[in-house]
Amino acid sequence: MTENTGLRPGGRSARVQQAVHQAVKTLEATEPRESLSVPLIAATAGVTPSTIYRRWGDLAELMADVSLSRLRPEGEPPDTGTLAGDLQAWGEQYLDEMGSAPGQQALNDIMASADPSRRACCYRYNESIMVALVARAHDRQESAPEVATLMDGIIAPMTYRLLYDPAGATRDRLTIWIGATLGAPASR
Amino acid sequence: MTENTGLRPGGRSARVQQAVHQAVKTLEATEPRESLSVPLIAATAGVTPSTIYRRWGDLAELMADVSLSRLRPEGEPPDTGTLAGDLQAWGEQYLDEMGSAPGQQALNDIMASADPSRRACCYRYNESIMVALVARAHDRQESAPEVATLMDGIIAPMTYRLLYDPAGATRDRLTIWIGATLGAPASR
DNA sequence: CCATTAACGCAAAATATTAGCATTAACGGA
DNA sequence: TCCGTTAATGCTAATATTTTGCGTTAATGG
Repeated sequence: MTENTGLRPGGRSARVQQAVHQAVKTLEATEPRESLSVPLIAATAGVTPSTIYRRWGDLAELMADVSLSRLRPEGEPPDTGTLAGDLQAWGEQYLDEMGSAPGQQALNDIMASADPSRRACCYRYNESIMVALVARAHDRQESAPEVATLMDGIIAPMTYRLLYDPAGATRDRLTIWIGATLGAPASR
Repeated sequence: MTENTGLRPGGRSARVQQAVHQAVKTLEATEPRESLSVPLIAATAGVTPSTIYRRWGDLAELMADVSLSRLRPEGEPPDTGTLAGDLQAWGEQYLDEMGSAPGQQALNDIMASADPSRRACCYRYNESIMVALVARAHDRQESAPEVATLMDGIIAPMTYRLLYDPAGATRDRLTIWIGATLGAPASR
């Protein structure tokens, strides 16, 4: 499901959406990125360009939509027995994914969207993970900081490094961020 | 100075650059943003569109270049006598600037650039401020964390909120970030 | 002052985008 | 199931944009 919430969920719209997303993924794998264009994607998907323009607006929005759908968290993050461990395990996998070339490209596409709500969506994906991990910690009777504290102390520097200074987005730093955030959970 | 480093610094190039930047600023103030186009900017600046395409590539890159030039730090941040005070004072002004409509637009433009080096440039602007504030603290014999710690503990959540959750980019939170970062400066 | 060449202007060609109107098919109720 | 309504698409023509080739200008370095 994309962010396009006001459309008919029925057969045809869904098929077009699926075909267009698939076309983008196929072309990304076979063509140099700068050669991707709306008319080319439309031809590959078997739809007319005007359909894409009407539904997505322009190429940047379409690319952001596709990238966001790839970013969406799939399953539950692994349970390691402690909050610190869960954060480290999930974070390492996230760093790997987003530090890779396709991951960086996806981040790029999402940030290039003119629509701030798409970035907010990205925020909420990460937030929902933190909510899940905190709930798990509470189930174990483990004390845990507020979700906002985790966002500022861990998600923020991680994302910031990935976007602005990818070389600085390392596992060692992740460990430091987790330690500092869980060690001083007194923020309010 | 733009990121275009390989060009002749002499009269004509500089004049074109100045005229184009000025045209963008003028149009931003008078026209709805979605009506800005390369041909329009070119006409306003009195140059041909191909000149803009050749020098900047496309509209997104041009806008990012103009926005980045506005973001560049101008003077020294105010000296309040303590590192915490300096961080708070500078941060509040930064939050005001980037939280405003033009500031959000500028951030948007910079992030929309396909060129990661422009984002890295944005990173270095903030870093240079932190370097200056830490040096000042040392001059006062005040202890201060590493610059990287300030980047992760203060700049990162501030920027993250501004980009993903502007409503959460508040002065109160800034105070919390500064307290947590200076209170536990033990990260390495 | 001259030679070299980066940057620009101009105009034609190629592409991409928008807009109007006809058609299809999803949805909801009888 | 069938029918009316309307969102979504297809098609085509009209616009707008971006690219390209080539001649010209002017900055740079002797």
